[in-house]
Amino acid sequence: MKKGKKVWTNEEVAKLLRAVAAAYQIKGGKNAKFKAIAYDRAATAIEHSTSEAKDLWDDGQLDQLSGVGPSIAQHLDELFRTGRVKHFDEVLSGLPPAMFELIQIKGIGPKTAFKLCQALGIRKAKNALKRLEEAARDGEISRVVGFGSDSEAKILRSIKRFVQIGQKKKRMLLVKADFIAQELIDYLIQCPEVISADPLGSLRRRCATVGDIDLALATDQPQRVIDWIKRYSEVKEILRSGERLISVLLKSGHQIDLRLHPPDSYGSLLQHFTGSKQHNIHLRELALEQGLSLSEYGIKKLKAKSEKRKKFKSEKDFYQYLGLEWIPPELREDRGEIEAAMENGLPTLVKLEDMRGDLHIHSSFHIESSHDEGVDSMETIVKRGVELGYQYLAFTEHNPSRSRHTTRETIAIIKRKAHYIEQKRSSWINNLNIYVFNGLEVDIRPNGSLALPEAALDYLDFVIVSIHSIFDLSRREMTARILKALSHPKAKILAHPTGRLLNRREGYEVDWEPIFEFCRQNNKFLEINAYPERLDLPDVLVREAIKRGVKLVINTDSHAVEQLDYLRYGIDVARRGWAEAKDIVNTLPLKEFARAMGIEI
DNA sequence: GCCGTTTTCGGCCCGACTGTTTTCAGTCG
Repeated sequence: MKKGKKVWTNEEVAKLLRAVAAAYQIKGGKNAKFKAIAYDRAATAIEHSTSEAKDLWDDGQLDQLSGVGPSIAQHLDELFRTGRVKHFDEVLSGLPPAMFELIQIKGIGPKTAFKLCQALGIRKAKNALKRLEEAARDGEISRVVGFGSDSEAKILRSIKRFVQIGQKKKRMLLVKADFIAQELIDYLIQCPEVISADPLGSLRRRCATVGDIDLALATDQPQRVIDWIKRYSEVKEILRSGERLISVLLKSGHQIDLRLHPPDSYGSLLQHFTGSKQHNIHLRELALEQGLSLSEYGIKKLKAKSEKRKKFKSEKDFYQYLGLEWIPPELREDRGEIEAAMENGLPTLVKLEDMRGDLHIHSSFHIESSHDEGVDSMETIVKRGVELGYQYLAFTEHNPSRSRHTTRETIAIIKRKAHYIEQKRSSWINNLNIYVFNGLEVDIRPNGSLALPEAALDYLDFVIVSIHSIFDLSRREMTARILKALSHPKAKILAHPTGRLLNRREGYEVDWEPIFEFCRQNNKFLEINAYPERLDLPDVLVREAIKRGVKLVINTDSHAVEQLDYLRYGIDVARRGWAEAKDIVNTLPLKEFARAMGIEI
């Protein structure tokens, strides 16, 4: 195999920075504690970054990451250039490399890891976890000073879990987290002592993927609620259980943390554990300047003699007390929302009720396409669209397979579909008050041309263009490919623009700047694909697009009628990207929408 | 080591839970 330069993923860079942080904690020294915090924060920033740190470095943008300052940036520069960092080597020297493997285990921090490595004689990184596991099995850990049989058992469980998750290593899709949380909430609210139950954390912020599920419960009888939770039939193991907190592992392998508070301070609880961590840290720093100290129980005045805390039933009151507008959970990522809230400058986020139609739907109309056809008839889908309150929708099956049809056959198929819709359209309008557009989702070929004959395009109101194969073009080629496709007069929408599949595939490489610019100038729209595995455009790019005046559409890409309900996941993404109704074209009433699309109806 | 709506110096979020050395350090979120 050719020996190439090592590619540093964000995950690897973060792991290295965490090792340095851990080393500072063990070695101590001047400011070591705060250096450790700084390195930890930098690691988190890089883990959470939507761009690869290496790419940012390539573009000289490393300092854009909040938490990466001049010193760490310089070290990373050395890392990416030479493959190692002299300063890091010095900090890490003298410590057993194995400990940096062990700190990945939940419950084992730097001090514990160091102590274990020393006592058990584990040094090398390789097989460190395996050796720790063996030591635990043999009862060696319980004989180490400071450890007992309980911690030994706990370490064993944590390792087991780490290995299990490590194999999957995936955060669950938002839709799945919704399902698990809802089932549990349905069970919890049957408990007479539960006053309310709400999601927290990334689930409440509606992130595309969710790690652990956190729930908040309002109750005056925490012990009885804890007992109720322990009796939930899906619980496999109680991981920990206190007066206000219980963590359980479900049979499905998912961890749920439940936090209990009395109703009079429930607002503080919701706020505190909705996060994000960065949002809360920023908020606390802000509060500190006002002489206030925030916690999950409320707000304390630092100078006041009394220990009394101001409690908050609702989040609104909490934010108001700090002089801020209430910030929707989707925005709480410390991306400027706190500053905006100070000036009453938060956006009025788009809502599900604002939506007037869905433009990316695959029916079962037999079109002999190269990709999946839908399973439900146009009739069924139209009826559901009416139930959802839509004024319009569009059928956009995939283009007929090019390899299996001649040009003439392809045109015939498209003509057949056009005639079918034409024939039905007036009855749908008159009887159901819904307008049906005749669209198509057309593959963009590698050279940027559309995989549909020009003559067939004439029969369509508009087409959605998208990339379904040949993902590995260079950034420049891919950008040119997309721009060329969008430049066709019938191409109005770029579907699932990055091509990512959550947990399965990264998006392809594209330069967004020219695409944003082209869309803005030529009335082309980027799709927020609401299909739970896509959620594409991603929230960060939604924000960038909007800033540049690009209009978006939110579509489900449904292949079955029940998937029309997935539109809410597209709304989640749009809201996380600060989108208002005016930014989303399919919030427009029918006539204005048609005008925006350049379609005569 | 990072960062700035009174700061380029002087701070750095706050509290619960766990296990053990039983009075608190370590870890987590």
